[in-house]
Amino acid sequence: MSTIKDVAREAGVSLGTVSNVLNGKPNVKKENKEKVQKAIRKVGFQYNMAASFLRTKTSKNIGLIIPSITNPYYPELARGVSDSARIASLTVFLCNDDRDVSKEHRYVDELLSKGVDGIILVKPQMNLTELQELNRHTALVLVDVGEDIGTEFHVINVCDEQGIIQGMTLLRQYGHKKIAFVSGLLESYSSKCRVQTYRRCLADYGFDYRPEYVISGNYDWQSGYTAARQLMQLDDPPTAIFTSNDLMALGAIKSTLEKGIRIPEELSILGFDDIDMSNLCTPALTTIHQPKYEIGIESMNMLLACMNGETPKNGMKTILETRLVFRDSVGYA
Amino acid sequence: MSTIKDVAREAGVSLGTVSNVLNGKPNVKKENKEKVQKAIRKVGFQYNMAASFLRTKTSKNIGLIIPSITNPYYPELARGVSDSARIASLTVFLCNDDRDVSKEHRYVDELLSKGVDGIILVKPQMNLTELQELNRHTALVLVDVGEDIGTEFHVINVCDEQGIIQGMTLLRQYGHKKIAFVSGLLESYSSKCRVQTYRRCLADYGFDYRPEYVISGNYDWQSGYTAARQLMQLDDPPTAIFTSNDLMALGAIKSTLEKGIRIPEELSILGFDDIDMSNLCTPALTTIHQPKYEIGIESMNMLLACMNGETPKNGMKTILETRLVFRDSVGYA
DNA sequence: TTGTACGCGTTATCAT
DNA sequence: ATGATAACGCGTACAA
Repeated sequence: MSTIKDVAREAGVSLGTVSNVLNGKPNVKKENKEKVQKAIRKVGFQYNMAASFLRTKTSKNIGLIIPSITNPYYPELARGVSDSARIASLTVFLCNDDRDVSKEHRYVDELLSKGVDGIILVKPQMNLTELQELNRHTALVLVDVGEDIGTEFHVINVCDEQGIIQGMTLLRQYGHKKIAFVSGLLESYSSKCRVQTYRRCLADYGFDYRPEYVISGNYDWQSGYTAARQLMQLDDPPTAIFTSNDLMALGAIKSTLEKGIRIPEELSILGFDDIDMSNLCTPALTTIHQPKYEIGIESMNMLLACMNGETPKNGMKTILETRLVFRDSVGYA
Repeated sequence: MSTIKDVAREAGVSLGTVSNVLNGKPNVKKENKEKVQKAIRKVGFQYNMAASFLRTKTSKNIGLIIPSITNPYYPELARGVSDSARIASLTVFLCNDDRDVSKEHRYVDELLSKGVDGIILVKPQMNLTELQELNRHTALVLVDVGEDIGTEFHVINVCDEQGIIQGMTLLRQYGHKKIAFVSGLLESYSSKCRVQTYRRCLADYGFDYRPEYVISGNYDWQSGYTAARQLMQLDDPPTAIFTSNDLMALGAIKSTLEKGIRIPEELSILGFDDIDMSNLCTPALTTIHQPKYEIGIESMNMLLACMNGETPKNGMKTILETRLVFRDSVGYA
């Protein structure tokens, strides 16, 4: 592989000049510029980013750490950051941490040693001090993290509260009073937030809170499947099931359909997330849309701002809106 | 950020010694090793991979280029390479090229300049000479590429032919003679292969080939949706629809269900790929399983072999098997 | 076993 | 506008 040295020799100019044309600096004679470009093609020059990094301290790489790309929620988000990164000529490292703190740490160290210009960390598992430490070392954007996070961080959240309220409002409008809720893993901030808001709505509406109507799932469709089964075996089963994500809603649909229960005539099911498949299944899932792609875009854009130090030292926080998507799985009680 | 120089000073040893402990070389006195490790923690040392790359020419990074992570086929594959990369302490760049040659080129150049140790290129769009050129410059594994590719390449394919035969055999066993086929984008190698095998099976079974039974889709569920609609409006509609991927099959199910056609009683639908959702929909989709995760694993492993030069200069090629997954969308004609 | 000097490819700073 | 040269942080000979 040839270097700018070879190019310089071939073109009969100095190293500095070659570097200048490579970086599009204006102060290069047209003639020399052409000579250099010709030489580049001739010697088969390949730019070496690592060498550049040594001087400039910027790698044009960023890290994206997510639970798992296999979770249907994340491909869209990843695509958002990827597209936005592309525009900024950044390349992205994909890291799946499986919500495992040690994997998360390992990836962070790795990314740091690879000199990324910034990190987008989704659903961080590490503790506050560690996050602060990390925030000092690199540009950092946190996605889907507790409301109580300090203002020193740049964060992107979705308004879970709003989403749940939208869902509960709909169910009440359709005459449902017996509303069950299938939550996600309670370790996660947004999961907890969703259940809490569910309970608050119940109270606001003057509906009874029934412990047997709240089941904690783990985001897999299987857990929605068994949760629905369990709920429908109750002496006084709910008329609507609100699940904390779409996958569990689809599982719930599957299990109730198998039991011969008709949706939405006999049971309403409401999801959360609006993953692609929700529109494809039969009946199409009524759900709360999360702007996953936009979350990706916004995260990357915020990271860019953070990298440019545009936001001094006080954090930024943007909260994206949810939206009800009415399809076929919710009907009158 | 501190360097090994700082560590050396703090520990009171030489640069070389620090380097040796960092790289786990055996020839370091235990006492010094401990001193160094303590110093590393004390000065907050952060290893600089770029500097290392300059000497060693290995970055511990690889590039994965796929059409789009948003296509439900790819997250599993990506997860496979990611998991396998993790074991080898490699980090992966995620690149979506949208089956666009220019994007593909841009990513390849970018990856090369970033000094990746290898590239996994799925569904390459560039021409043979370009691939050969690339193959000379870096470790390269091609995934899902034409049978006629030269032996100088390392390739991983799935046996599309086998898959189609498995599907057609099943449909024949269930008494279907009027079998429609919805293909994918005909630019892709495997798409073409699938249609051709479909036609060959028809001939082998002595069934009529009817042009109106073959519709070309584009892998979206929408194209499966309209294709099925179109097919069922024929004067003599098929009794089974075989689609070239699951997404289109799910679209087909959706549209026929909406028309009140029962599956599988009145119409059988058979998919290809076995994406996650196939099992979740109602009726669950009978389909041809592709080992997507394993493809990812194998690609990465082959790339490792290629990086180590284990396979001299003659290419390697492994073809993974498909498997019929019988669920609820295929019944007797 | 440990220390030293040099090279890796690029950019920044000067001086011209 | 251009050229020469010193950094950047690490690995690796080779010498001690």
